[in-house]
Amino acid sequence: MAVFRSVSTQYDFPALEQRVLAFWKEREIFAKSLAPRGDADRGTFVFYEGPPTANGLPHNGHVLTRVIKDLFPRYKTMQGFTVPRKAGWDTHGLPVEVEVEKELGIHGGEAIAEYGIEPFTQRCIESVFRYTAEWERLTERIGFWVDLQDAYVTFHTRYVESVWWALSRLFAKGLLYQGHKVVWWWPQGGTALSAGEVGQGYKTVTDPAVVVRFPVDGDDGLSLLAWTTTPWTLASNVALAIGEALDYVEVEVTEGDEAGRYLLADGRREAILGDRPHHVVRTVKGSELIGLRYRPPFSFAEPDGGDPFRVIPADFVTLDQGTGVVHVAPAFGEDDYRVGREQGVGFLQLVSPDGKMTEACGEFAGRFCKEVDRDLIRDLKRRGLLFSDGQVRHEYPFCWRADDDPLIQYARKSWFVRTTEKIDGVIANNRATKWYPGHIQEGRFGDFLANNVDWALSRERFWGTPLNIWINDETGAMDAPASVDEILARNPDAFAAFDAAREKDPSLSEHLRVHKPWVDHVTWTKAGEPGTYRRVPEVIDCWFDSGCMPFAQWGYPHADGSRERFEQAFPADFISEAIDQTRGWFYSLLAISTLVFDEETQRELGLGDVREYPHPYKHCVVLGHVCDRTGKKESKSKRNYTPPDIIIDRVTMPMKVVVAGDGGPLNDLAGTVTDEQVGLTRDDHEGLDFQRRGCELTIRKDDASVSCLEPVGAGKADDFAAATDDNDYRHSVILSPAIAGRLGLTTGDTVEIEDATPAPGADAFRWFFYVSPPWNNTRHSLAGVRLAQKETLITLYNVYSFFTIYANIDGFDPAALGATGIEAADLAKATGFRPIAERGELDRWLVSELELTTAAVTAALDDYQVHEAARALSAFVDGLSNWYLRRSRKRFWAPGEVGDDSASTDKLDAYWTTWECLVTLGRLLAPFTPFLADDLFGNLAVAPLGERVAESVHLASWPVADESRIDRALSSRMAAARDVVSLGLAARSAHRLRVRQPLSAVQVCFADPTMAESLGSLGATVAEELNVKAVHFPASLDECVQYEVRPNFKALGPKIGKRMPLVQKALRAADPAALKRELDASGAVAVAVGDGDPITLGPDELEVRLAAKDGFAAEGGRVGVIVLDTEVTPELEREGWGREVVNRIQTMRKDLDLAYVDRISIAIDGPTALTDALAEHRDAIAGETLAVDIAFGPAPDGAEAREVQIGPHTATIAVTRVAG
RNA sequence: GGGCCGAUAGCUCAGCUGGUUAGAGCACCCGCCUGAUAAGCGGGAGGUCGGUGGUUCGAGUCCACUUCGGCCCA
Repeated sequence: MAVFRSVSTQYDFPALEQRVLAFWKEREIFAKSLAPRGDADRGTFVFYEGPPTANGLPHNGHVLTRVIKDLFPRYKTMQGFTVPRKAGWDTHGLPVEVEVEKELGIHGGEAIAEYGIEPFTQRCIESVFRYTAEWERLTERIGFWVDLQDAYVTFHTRYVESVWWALSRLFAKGLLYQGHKVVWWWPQGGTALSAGEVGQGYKTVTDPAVVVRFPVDGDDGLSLLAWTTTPWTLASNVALAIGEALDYVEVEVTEGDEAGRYLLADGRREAILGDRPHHVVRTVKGSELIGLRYRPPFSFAEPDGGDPFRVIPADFVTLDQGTGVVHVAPAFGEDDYRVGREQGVGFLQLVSPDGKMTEACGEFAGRFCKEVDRDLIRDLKRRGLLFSDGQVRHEYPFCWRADDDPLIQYARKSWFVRTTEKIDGVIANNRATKWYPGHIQEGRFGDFLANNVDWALSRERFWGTPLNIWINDETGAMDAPASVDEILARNPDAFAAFDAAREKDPSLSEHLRVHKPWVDHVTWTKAGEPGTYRRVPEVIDCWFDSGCMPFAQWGYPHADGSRERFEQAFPADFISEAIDQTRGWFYSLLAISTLVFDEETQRELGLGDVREYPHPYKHCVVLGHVCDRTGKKESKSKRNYTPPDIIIDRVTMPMKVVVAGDGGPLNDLAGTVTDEQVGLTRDDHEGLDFQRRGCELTIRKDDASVSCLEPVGAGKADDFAAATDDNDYRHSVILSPAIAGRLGLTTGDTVEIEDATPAPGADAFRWFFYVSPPWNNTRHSLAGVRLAQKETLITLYNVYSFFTIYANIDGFDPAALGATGIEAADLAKATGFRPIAERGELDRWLVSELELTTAAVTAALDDYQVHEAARALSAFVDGLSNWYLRRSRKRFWAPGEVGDDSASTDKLDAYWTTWECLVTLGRLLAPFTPFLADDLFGNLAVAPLGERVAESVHLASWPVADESRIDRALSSRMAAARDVVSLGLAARSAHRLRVRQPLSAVQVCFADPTMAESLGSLGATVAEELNVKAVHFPASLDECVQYEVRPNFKALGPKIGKRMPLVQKALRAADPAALKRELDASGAVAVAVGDGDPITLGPDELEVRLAAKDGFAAEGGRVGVIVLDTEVTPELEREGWGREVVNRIQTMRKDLDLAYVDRISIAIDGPTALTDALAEHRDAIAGETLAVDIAFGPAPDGAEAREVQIGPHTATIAVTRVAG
C-alpha cells in the first residue's frame, strides 16, 4: 500500500481545488482556524472587511481585493493569532434605488412617491441580495475565508442604531449642521443626480449667451458687464465676481445703442466689444474693483442675510470666456455658493424645486425656469440692461432617463458633518497610519484631507439610513436619539405605524422599522414644551454607513456583548481595498473614527486603554485596478471583460456560428475548415489563449458536443463585425458543414466553445496577483495567469509528483521511520534522518535556502510586501526543481529500498531533505495558494503522520527560520559553482563542443581568489555538469585572462567624494596585473592622486574584474574566468560515442513507449572502430538504459532497429524489450 | 482646471536609501540536456530607462519643466 496518494501529472487544478473545498467544508477547517490556539495563542489580529455592494456581479478586481484580504489573515492565523473575519454587505444607497427604478421603469423622487415609498423600499430590500449567491460562490471558490453566515448588513436595525449612535454623538458635539449643497437637480423628477448619472446625460445644445449691464451705484452711466448662459438665474443674482490679479478696463463705447461706459476684463475687451467704436478710459487691477456696488437686473425679492450686490473676488474667474466679471447666483452654482458663503453676500433662490419661477417673480411666476429665458432677455432689453444677445453651442447635462429634461444646478438644504473643524485630528490620524504604497499618505489621500470641505451627509432619497434628527415643529428645537429604545423612551407608541403595517403584512422585514417611510411616522412631544418633534426627511450618505463598520458591525454600543467585541477589535491591524476607496471607505472610516472617538469620548465610553492614533486602521493596502491586457479598465460595455469563471473553472466562451461554405456573405472571410478543425476570428478573444500550440477545443450545444478540434485562424474580427453589422460576430467560430450538422447548428446560432486544457484555477489566479506589486494596475489575461502558474506552481507540482512516485516505489514512509511530527525535534530520532550538518552539500544547500526563504517570506509579509514574498518562494521552487532535484535524480534511482533497509544513507538523505522541504514549503505557500498547499500537506504530512500533525496546513504553524541551518557561505559557493557551470557551457556553446563530448579539464580562475579553496567538493558538481574529467584552480591564468582593477564606487564614494575621478584615472593608468599581484600579496594598494598624498585602497574598496583573452575556449563573468581544455583525445572521443549511443537508445525507449522499469536487450551493428569503443563503455551504457544485454552484431528478428550516426560512424541499433 | 500614479528589451514586468556592464520571464534564433517536468539548461539578438534641462565625483533612481497614458476630483 502506497504511503502517498500518487500525484498525476495530468494537471487539473480546478478539480484539485474542488476536492480541497469539499475537505474544508466537511472538516470545518475555517471554523477550526478561528479557535484560539492554546499555548501558541498570540492574541487577536484585527481585520476589517469592507462591505461590497452585492448589487452587481463580482469581477476580476474583486478577485484581487479578496485574495489580498485573504492572504494576511491566513498568515497571521498560522502564526498563532486569532483572526475573526466578519463579512459584511453594503446595502443602502443610490445604486440600489436606481436598480429598482430600472425594474419599475420609473425615475425620480416624484415617480417613486407616486409608486409608493412603502413598496419601493421593500423592492430595495429584495434587490440588495440579488447577486449575493454569486458573490458567495466566488468568495468561496477563490478561497477567501470570511464568515458569511454572520455577516453584518448595513440596513439591519442593529447596524442602523449604531450609525444613529455615532450621528447622535456628532450632534451632541455640535458637529452636525444644516446648510445648502448645490447639486445637479432634475426638476421634473424632483431628484438630485449622482456625478455618474450626470456624466451619462451630456448633450450638445444651443443656449442663449447674453452680456448684461449691471449699473454701478453712484456713477451714472457706468456698468459692469457680465456674461451668462442661464439668464433665468439673473433674477437670483446677489454678487459679481472678478479675478483680483486680472487687469480690468473702463471703456467708453461712443456710438450705437450700447453707448455708455463699461467695466470688463482687458483680456476680454475685443471678444465682447467686437468692432464697436470705443476707447479705454482707465485700467485697473481687479482688486481695486472689490466692494463696488451695483443695481441687480431684477428685484423680485431681497436676498437672505449677507451684504449683497457688490463686487467680490473669486478664484474661478478666467479669461477663457465671458467678460471677466462673473454673475454670482449662489442658489444655482457650486462655485457661486461657495464664494457667496465666503464673502457673505446672502442667498436668493427664485426657482422652486419643480423648476418653476417662484410666486415672487411677478409676470414670470409659475413658468419653467429655462422657458422664461427669452422673456427675461426681452425684458432686460426693454429696460436697456442688455448689452448683447447671442447663442452658444455647448455640452449641457440632461437627465439620462428623460433626455429632454435639462438638469440645473440647484442649492438644496442639506446636512453636513463639520469635518473641517476636526481636520487637524484627521490629518494627524492619517499620518500615523501605515499606507501601502506610501505615497497615498501624503499624496492622493493627504492632498484630499488638506483640501477638506465639510461632509455633505444627507441625501434626499428613500433607501438609506434615516437621518436621526427630529425637529420640534413649533420651537425648532432638535433632538437626536441614538437608538430605538431611546425613541421609545420618548414615546412608547412611536412605532405604532410600523407595527400596524407589520400586522397587516407579517412578511414585512422587521428592519424596515428604522427605515422610510415608517420611521417618518415616529413623533413625540416633550412635557412642558409646545410642538411635536418630527423627523427631517433625509437619509444619509451610505459612505457614512460603511465608515461606521468598526463598531456598527457589532451593534456597538447597544447590542449585548458589543462592548467587549468592539474593545477587542479596535483598531484594525489591516484593511485593504482598491484605490477608488481613498475618498470613499478609507476616508469615511478615518473621519468618523477621529470625530467620534476622540480621547475624551474614549474615556467617557470606558474603553480599556485609550487608543492613540492611528485608528480605526493601522495598515492599509491600497490596490490598483485590474485592467485588460491592453491596460484599459475592464467594463462590460466595452466588451473587454473576462468573467473570473474563465480563470477559475472553465475556459469557455460563447461565439457566433458561421458554417463554412454555406454560401452566406461571410464565406470569403471564413475560409475552409476540415472536420477536425474550427476556425476562429483573428482576435485575441479577451485574452483567451486559443492560439497557443497544441490547443484543442470542444464545441458544445445543449447535451451534444464535438471535441478534439484544432483551432485555426479565419478572417479579422472587425471584418466579420462589419460584414454583418453585428458586433457579436467579432467572436465567430467557423464550423465544417459536417460538424455543424452533427450539432444542429446554422450560421447565426450562438455556441459555447471550451478549451480542452483545464482552467488555471483559483490558486493560479491568486498567485498571478501576488507576484506583482498589488498597488500597481495589473493587466490581466488568461495567458498571463497561465504563465505565472507555469513558472512556479506547475514546477512545484512536478516536484511533488516526482517525489510521490519515487517515495512510493521505495516505500519511504516518514511515520514508519519514526517521525512524530514535522518540526525538527519530531524528526531528529527518525531512522535515517541525519543532522543537516552531516548531509551532503547539495542537501545542506537546499535546507539553507529553505531557511533563508522562510525568513525572507516572513519579513516580507510582516511588511505587507506580498510580491517580495511571492518572488522569494518562486526563486526557492526554481532552485528546488531545476538545481536540487535535477542534480539529485540519480540518488532516487539508486538501488535499495527504504522499507527493507537496503537504501543507502545518501538515498535516505535525499528523501528526508526533499520531504521536509516540501512540507515546509507547503506551509509557506498556504496563505498564497491555499488549495495546492493543503493538498500537498495533506498528502505528504497528514497521510503518513495522521493525528500527529494538524489535519490541514491552515491549522499548522507558520515555520520559523532556523538560523543554525543557514549557511550563507555555502549559498555563495553554490552560486559561484552555478556561475562557473554557466561560463563553461557558454564556452562549449561558443566552440561547438557538445556537452555529451567529455573533455579532460577546465581551468577556473576566480575574481575572488579565496573562492578556489572554498569551492571544495562542488568541484565535482562542476565537473559533472560540464562533463569534464577535472577542475583545476590555477593561481594564475595570465596568458588567457586580462584584469581590470577599478574602484568599488559604493564603498569608496562616501570616503573620497570628489577625488573619485582622480583615483579612477590613476587606476586606469596602472598595470592591472601588477595591481592585482600587489593586492593579493599585501592586501592593499597605494595610488598616487594628483599632487596630494597617495591613497591606500584595501580589497573592499577595489573591484577586480577578469575577462577572457581572445583565442582560448574561455569565458569570463563577474565570478571569474574559465578555460576549457578543448583537446579531444581518442579516449575521450570514444567515451563520447558511448554517450551518443545512450542518447539514441533512450530516445528509442521513449518512442517504443517502454515503461521506465522495462529491461531491454540491445544489438548494435557498426564498424569495429565504433563497436570496440562502445565495448569499453558497455557497463555504463547498459546501466543508463536498463539493458540486460548488449550484443554487437546484426539486429535479431523482430527487434526495433534504427540507423544512427555516431560521430563519423553509421550504425544500426536494435532494441528489444525483455519480458519479465 | 486641480491632485495622484505610471512610462525601463517586441510583450509582461523587476530594479531597495543615487554607486558606474540596467535584470527576469515570455516570444524569436542557435545549441545542448533529458525516462519527474504541456519541461529544463546554455548562448544570441533586442534598451540613448518617454523628452529637455539641472543637482552630483557619479542619475533609471533626486529636482524642475515637458509629452503621452491611467485614475480620482472639479
